[in-house]
Amino acid sequence: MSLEDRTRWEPAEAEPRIAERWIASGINHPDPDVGGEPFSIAVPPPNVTGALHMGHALNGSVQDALIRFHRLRGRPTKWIFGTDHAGIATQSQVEKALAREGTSRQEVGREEFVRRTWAWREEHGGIITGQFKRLGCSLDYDDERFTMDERYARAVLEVFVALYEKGLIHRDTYLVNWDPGLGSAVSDLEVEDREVTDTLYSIAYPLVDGDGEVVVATVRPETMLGDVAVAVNPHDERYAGMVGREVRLPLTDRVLPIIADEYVKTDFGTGALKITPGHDPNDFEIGRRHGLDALTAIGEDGRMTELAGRFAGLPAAEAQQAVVDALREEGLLRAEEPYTHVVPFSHRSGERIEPLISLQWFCRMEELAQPAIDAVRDGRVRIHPPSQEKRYLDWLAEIRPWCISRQLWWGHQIPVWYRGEETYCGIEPPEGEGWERDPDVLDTWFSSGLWPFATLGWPEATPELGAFYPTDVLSTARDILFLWVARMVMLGLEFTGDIPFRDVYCHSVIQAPDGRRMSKSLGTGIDPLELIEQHGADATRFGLLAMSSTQDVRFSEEKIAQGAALANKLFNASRFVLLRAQPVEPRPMGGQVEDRWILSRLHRARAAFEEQIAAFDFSKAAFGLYDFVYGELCDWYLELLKGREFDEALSAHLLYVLRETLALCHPIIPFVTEELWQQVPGTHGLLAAHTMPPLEGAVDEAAEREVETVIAVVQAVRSWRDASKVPPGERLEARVDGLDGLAALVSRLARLELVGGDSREPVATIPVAGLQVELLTGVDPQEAARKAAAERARLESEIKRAEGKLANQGFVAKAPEAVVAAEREKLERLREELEAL
RNA sequence: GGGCGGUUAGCUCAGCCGGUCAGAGCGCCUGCCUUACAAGCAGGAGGUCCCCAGUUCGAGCCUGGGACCGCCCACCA
Repeated sequence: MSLEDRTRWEPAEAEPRIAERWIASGINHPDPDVGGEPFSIAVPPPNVTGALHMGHALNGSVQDALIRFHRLRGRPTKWIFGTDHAGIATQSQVEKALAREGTSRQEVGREEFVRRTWAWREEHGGIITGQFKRLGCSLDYDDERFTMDERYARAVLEVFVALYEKGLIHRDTYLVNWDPGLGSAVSDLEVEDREVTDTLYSIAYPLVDGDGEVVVATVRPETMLGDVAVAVNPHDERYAGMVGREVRLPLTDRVLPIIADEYVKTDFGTGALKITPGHDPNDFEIGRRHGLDALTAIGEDGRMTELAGRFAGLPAAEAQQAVVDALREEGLLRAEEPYTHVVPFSHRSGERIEPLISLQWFCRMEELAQPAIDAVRDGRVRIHPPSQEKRYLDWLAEIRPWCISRQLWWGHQIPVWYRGEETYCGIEPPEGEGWERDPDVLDTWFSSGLWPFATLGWPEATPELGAFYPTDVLSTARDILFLWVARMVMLGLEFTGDIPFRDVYCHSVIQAPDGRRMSKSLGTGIDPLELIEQHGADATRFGLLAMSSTQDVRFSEEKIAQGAALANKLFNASRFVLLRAQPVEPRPMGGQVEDRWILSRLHRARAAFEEQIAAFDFSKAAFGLYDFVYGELCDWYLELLKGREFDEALSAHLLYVLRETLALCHPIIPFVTEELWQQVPGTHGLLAAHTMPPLEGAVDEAAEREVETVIAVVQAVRSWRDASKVPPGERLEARVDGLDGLAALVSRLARLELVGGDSREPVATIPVAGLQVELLTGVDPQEAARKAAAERARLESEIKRAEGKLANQGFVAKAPEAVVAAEREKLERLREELEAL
């Protein structure tokens, strides 16, 4: 497998082999006592039974770039690894499996169901671990956490108990978002609005005392059985005098008061609103304001309750039809019209949310939110990009109670027991007989809110916690900024007294190439593993980072291909160097101008890369590497030095530049750089474990100017040849004054035979970079004349523009002097060039 | 209903404080197997910077208005 025989970088063969070496080497598992300035990241824990999707792949690329970047700079790095039990998602997977077996969770019972879920996790968990390894992620696989592990679970209960004892957690009946598909309450954040077209029914409620009626409108007529009042706006003249009177609730023998509330809009519908606190969030609020009961007409099972009288037991949808029919029969149905509006759907099950009154656990958030607001306001936690910071602050400023109980079986069961009127909250079960534990479990985000510190052993003061907390960066898609990030900040501050991370980086969401969301159900998903398979992990990482931005981006496979091209380019450039250089210790000792130039450019590339990583600008960082490797190292430096003897000085210099280039690129394309690193004489061990010393030498502006001149001249001659139909290979005699030491380089790359002291008239002149390239032979005079005429026209028009600008008194008077001077110089130069023609 | 962002080459995107800012990659055209790479090299063509006003000596860049496209928050029956 010598380098001679491999003209292409084959990631499929090399990458898995390299990944294994990294893992075996132990670099991913740092010693907390090693000292130094640790750098840590807690990975957003994927669902334990999940698989790598595009978001994971991008986020993994981001975090791994950061981890490797800082490890290369000598910091002990820990990338905390683990998975989330993902209550709802996992439970529904197992429920589906049970359904396939023809059974159900209710049938097997809770204990067996939980056992089955653990077994499911054994069987299907860990897939994503292997996928992260394949992507090259330097996660601490030896120290894997799971949110349901015994230690972690204990931390969760400890937090619950502490918040309970502090009075922040309480139990209350409340109107919650009931997900009928799940049979559980879900939080506001797990609900999405969808537009649907319903029928809006107008129903007459007859007045009790005499003639007349009040007409109300609703899309949910069946909920009228839970009505407790009719509300009108106090300023609505149509209903003046109505307030305080009563109506009869049709289909029942109940009587409802007419109340006044500012909430009711006078310009919408009939201006009268039926109040159903048990099934509508606004009505719930109004009901509380007026001291009205919240009646439940629809139960958690989706069927009508006893309150519904003759409709009791009917599923809500059927009841709706029955109620409408009954109303029509009684002549109380005043109108039916189609009505399009947005209604909440469960993000989880996709079913329409049924607002229901139920007994749930809530966490009061204001006291937790304030410190989390302060932490961002005063810059202890920085959110990138800043637009997300605004979202975060706005959300926290208007935070509402968090419903933390879920009617699931898979999760952390709430540590509260009841016995008659008694309630006990504690980590350990209460003493004595007859206690019954609350059946609900905690919202998954409650446990993942502890992720950055519970993973490190909190509440125990472990060495890991001391060394790696607070973590440095939290990288995530912005869709879980509230769901997860804000809660980590709140809980971190509350329980550790410190922020959980210093920087929050919100990466792009990658959309399908057509701009739609990437999703399995839409069929728009792209499997990152297929990309890795096809182009390599390096290419995939590069491409994803190159695509990323501060906003959503469309997926483009070209960027992945560009990454593959870069890996291949680096591989071949390295072959070129390694197959020619003498095996000497790499060090900068090249004496030619191009040697100083490339080292200078490397300095700049490295400085720019460091700035871009610090600014979380991964796209620029990736393209910066590409431009350096392609545009400078390969296109020019390696070409400029061809023809030179690979003596010790050049060998050492080349190897130095190569070695440092590999180290520079490693955070983004770790595999190919690791593989090549092994071939560079004088390197020891893994590049992944290497500490980069400061770069030797310095920016050399003189060398940069000289090589810029060479490049400009060569490009001008090539371009001229192309336009003049002079074959690129044909050697032309030419005269260029002022090239001095650069003559040899220009001569070779531009294929010119440079002659001095020759007084022949040039057949063509190419002005470039303040020099004149005068061609003496090989030119068709007519072509040359045409070319010159075109060039003259171009120069004349530019001169005209510059003259016009300078003739403008306003410009000369008001523009900064430097700008005016630059314009004058430019004009001068253009005139000279024209003169030379 | 509120908030945020976007609109630049055929495609995907860069363009900091207004003055070399009209760019990159891919695609396309032309020519090259130049002793690392044809998944390569060299050269080139392509744009009314969404529209309309305005500020300015000067506007993709700033201001106002408009159009279109996203996203987030908000539960008017």
